[in-house]
Amino acid sequence: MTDKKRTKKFAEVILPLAAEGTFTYKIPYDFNYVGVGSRVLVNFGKQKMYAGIVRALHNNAPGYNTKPLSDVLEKDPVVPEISLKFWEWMAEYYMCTLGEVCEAALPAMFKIHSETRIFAIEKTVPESLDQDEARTLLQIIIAHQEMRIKELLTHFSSHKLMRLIKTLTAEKYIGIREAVSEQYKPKVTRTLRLNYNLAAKGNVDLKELKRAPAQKKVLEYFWKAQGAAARKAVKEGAGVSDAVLKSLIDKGWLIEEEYVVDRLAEQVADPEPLPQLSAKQHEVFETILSEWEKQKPTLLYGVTSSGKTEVYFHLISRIIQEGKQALVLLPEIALTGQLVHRFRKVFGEKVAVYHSRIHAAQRIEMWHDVRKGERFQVIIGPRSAIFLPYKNLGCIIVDEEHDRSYKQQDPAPRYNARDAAIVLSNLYKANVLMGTATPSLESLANHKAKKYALVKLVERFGAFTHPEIVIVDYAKWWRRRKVRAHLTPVLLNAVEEELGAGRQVILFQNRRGFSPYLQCFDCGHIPVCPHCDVRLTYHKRDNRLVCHYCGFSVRNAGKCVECGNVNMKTMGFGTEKIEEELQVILPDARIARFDQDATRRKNSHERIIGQFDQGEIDILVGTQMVTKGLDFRNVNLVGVLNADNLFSFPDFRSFERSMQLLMQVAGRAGRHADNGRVIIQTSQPEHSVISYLQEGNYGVFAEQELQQRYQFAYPPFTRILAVTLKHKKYDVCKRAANMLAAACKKISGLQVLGPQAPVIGRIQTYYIMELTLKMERSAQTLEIKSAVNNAIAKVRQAEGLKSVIINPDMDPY
DNA sequence: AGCACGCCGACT
DNA sequence: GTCGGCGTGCTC
Repeated sequence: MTDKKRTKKFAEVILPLAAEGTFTYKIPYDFNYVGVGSRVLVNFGKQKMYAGIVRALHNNAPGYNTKPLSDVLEKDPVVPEISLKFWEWMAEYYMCTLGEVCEAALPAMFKIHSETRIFAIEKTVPESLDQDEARTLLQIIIAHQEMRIKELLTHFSSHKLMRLIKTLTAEKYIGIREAVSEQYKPKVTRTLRLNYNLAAKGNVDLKELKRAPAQKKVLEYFWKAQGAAARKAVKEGAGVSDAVLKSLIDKGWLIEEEYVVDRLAEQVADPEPLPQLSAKQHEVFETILSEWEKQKPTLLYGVTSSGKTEVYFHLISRIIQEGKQALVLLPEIALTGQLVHRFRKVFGEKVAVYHSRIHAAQRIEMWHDVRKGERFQVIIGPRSAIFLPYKNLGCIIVDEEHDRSYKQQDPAPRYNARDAAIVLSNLYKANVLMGTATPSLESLANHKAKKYALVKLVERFGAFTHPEIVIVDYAKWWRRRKVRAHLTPVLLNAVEEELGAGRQVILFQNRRGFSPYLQCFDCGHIPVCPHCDVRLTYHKRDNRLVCHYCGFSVRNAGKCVECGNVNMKTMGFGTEKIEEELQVILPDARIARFDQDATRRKNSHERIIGQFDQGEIDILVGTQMVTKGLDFRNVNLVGVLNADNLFSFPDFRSFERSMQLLMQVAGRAGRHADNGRVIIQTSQPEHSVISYLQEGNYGVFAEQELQQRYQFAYPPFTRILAVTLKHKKYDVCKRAANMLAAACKKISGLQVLGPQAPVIGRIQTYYIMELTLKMERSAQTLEIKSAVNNAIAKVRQAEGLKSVIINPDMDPY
């Protein structure tokens, strides 16, 4: 379709913007390679250039003038038609624009857009120019030759700048051009080799080189070691400068060649053979295959350490033997972990890891490689890996299917990669396996509805047994004043016991609501963010108060801004404080922190894990991060400092989440021994989540929880569409929310809850209101959604409400 | 998204 | 008066 002469006159182009719909461009007569999925350069608006994706070609002239496509950026389409269908589904289901999906799907380097650049026409400032500011501006532009508007904004306000630029262009002192920002360049290496016709050892008259000792050195370098060498190596090896090489190249004695370097080539050790499956694993493997035969998405319910990974390996191996690709979705944090290494070991160079830390240019190379389907057959990535242009996808494995990080919160598309995987698999006729030790209630319900098959892998692999779970009544010890550094004597004794036995300990503290803040001891004032309705978090290390919602930060002056007294006290406890206090009680222990602050720097994540693994750390104090994909042999004890704030969160999913989280935490204990222990401190020891946890029976918990959800008409028995409204003025926000609520109440099959302000009512100077819309599972969701869209459009058109930001979020998580 | 245009309050 | 902020509409 793309290789023949132009047969269609118009192209529908998707631009990576929030703008609704596609834009029609005419195809110039001499463009040969435009196809559906081609990346094209177009002029958009007055002068901007954008790269967009062709969604369709046709001959129907629209009723307005069309601009021509400016360029086709690759000979082959970069987005396969299946992906375009997938984008369309996503835009419709998650109620966003195709442009927003495009923005999320394409790697950054594909999304070029032009920048306005200003250049000087004359080399000097003419005398006739009498306006001071205009002279200054022209001076600056002349000094830099060419500048971006952005760079000039440091000297002038935008309004003034625009005016000055207008004057200077009118007088023809400066010119304006649109420069397309730098495109993807393949990495090249330059090599040199000797031209043997001119410079072979016997051919060269050494007398000629008397006055060129450096050139002689280069020749000797090549005479000694035959063949071609990297330019850099020659320079260093012969100890000469670029000038010397250049003169040899100019003379023709050396030949320079450029090679495109493969950025993705990685040194991979010889693949290890597939691990043997146990009898139980093999049985599970066979069952999954037979479910896959029937095209059924399959839920693999396997407790921690039951050996799900080995089953994945065998399934993937089967898929790639058929010449197909396998996609493995992992929660964000697990991607830095040990699991990826295991895949690399087994599948070697067939593995591609689509990680957020890989270089932008590497992403482009990976994109093209996956599209051609030649090299990579096992693609491992976070939720965004779902957008790669698979050539022939055979299966999708969603590990830790219940994990929240599969759902994108902001910006649109607010998609759930686990659910989208099912749709994607249908488009490719591929199979899906979702693995977890703590299935989401959604997936369990889908199994009950016979949409998913369920396969259980229950016995722990090898010698593992379930850890002992000890519940400690935190409040009781608190009343007796026996709590030290947030550790009850029970936990403290256990920690000391473990350390005495030469073992390591993990302590878990949920972050939410427990970050440290300051409070004035005299007047009770608490410093809050000027832009958000939250307390500022106190970072002791750099003595600053930081807002975790908008990034605002101030130095801690140590003085109360209300009463002026110097009596600020630290309240709440974050991991930093725990680490500090623990150090006082256990002065000899080597304690480290594992949370977002401690691992923000590149590689510090791996470094801390490495140190812990090597036994250089005794106690690891961490947040959620310690629960994911870590496997340490020397840990028998895991302590949960405060489980209360997990399940007392106001959200219908909070029990499910706490249960999943606590089970994950428990899974870290005694993975390599039979005496693992989990100590959970809580002020509500009789809480239902705690008792289910103690029984260690997730299935019974899930059953109970499902009944609750049914009774109160929550997902998975209904679908939720959450709508967030934001505005800088509270009443405007409120008015828009009320209007939308009223409009939604008229839609049949829709139950409206709210509007209400969320727990944090203002973020980044925007007031927030939320509407929760519930639909029956059986309802005509497409019709309802389009009715909601109409209602939203009406609010957006209403006088005074046009600047309200309205974001629908389907299936919020 | 980015940008131009136009309205409106607030100051040299 | 006009500067600069903000709301609004439009882009093929």
